[in-house]
Amino acid sequence: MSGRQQKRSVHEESEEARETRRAILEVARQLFMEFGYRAITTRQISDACGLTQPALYHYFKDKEELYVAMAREELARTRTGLERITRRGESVEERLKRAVAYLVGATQHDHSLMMHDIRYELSPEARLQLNEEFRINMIAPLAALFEEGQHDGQLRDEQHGGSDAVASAYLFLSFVSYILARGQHETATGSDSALAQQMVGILLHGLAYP
Amino acid sequence: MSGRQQKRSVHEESEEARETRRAILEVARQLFMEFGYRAITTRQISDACGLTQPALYHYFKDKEELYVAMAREELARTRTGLERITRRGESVEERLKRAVAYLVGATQHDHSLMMHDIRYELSPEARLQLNEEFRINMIAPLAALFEEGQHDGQLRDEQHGGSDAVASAYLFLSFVSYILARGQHETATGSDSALAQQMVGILLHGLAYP
DNA sequence: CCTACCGATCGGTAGG
DNA sequence: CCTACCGATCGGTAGG
Repeated sequence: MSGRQQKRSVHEESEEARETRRAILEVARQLFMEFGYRAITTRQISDACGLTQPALYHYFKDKEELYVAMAREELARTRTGLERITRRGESVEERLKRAVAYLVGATQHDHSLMMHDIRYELSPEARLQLNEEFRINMIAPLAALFEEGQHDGQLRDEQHGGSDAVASAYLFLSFVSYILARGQHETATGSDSALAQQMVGILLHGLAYP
Repeated sequence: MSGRQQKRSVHEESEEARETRRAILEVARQLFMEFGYRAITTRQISDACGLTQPALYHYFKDKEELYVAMAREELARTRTGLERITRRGESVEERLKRAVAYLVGATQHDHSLMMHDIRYELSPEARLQLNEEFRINMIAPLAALFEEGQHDGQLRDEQHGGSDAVASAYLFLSFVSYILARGQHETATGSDSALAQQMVGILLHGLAYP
């Protein structure tokens, strides 16, 4: 809650302003999510928007506030996508595969780059806020799915060689990071969905024979 | 003869120079591996060494060359540690648990930060070189272990719900990253070795009941 | 190995 | 008096 939301009298120019703001957020998303916070300058963002760099500061207090606004939108969007999947009436394994495919394909971007930026580039305040949003929007939906699997007796809980639902969600995301990281510098050996199938299979059934 | 310091013999001079070079590499390791390439300035390194910033450029051509030299040493050190573990006469599972504990405890640092720097901060040439060193020093020893497990019939190969040995090694490392990432902003629920046991158990036996 | 600096570029802000 | 910017430049810092 920033005390920055001042008088924005309702007129047609605020319509234009909102459009510009949206354009900035979209460009910031593409650049920050592909190259990271430090590597992208405010000038690169403004150039891509057809604005001067100082004009950005009319819409966002500073570079960090822009990043945080972008990241919050991105996380909220991801939660919508994830919840659409986790609410399906399919098996836990099937929904996990869909979730991998969604995170790899639809979002395109590696959330682990965002996590790096949150941890290493942002202020403690921004870090705290985005860590919470990360838990709410990405971890919680996945953890709910793992918890469902544990209650159904399909998945091991912590006492039976598994891990608690939240830890499972983090592990799941580390698998997704792995897939996306591989895709960057290795020629794909198969389609994303085939890899997603394989990864979820390993996460659920293990690398060893029973 | 003025009080000006006399020219040191080649012998002493290169001895001292090597010591200084070592000190720079050690400081660079501590700082780069904790905070990342971009976040650390050459002045921070020189200050911590008791040198002026331009003096660094007597020992290393530029910031990147210093990072690459440090990273190569770090990777070579890690390989030595890993190979000492993989050559033991224990079960594959036991050696994997030791490897996790070693990577989490002994090295202290998250290799995923190094991977981020390699991918996002370095030049294409340095990236290429360190990616190769990464494969040789970290992936190869682990992949050899997974391959041994597959030949023994303990681990699934690609045709039976597993993954090839190299991919398994990458997956293994993504688990280690996860452990180290958790340790940064969560209170540890148990000791590192207990977590290592749990993680290897999940990787080998899966989250689902057979 | 230091003092004294450079070209450029960074994020951010001035007046109009 | 407001908005949506611009041209110019701020204080600092990057690698060298």
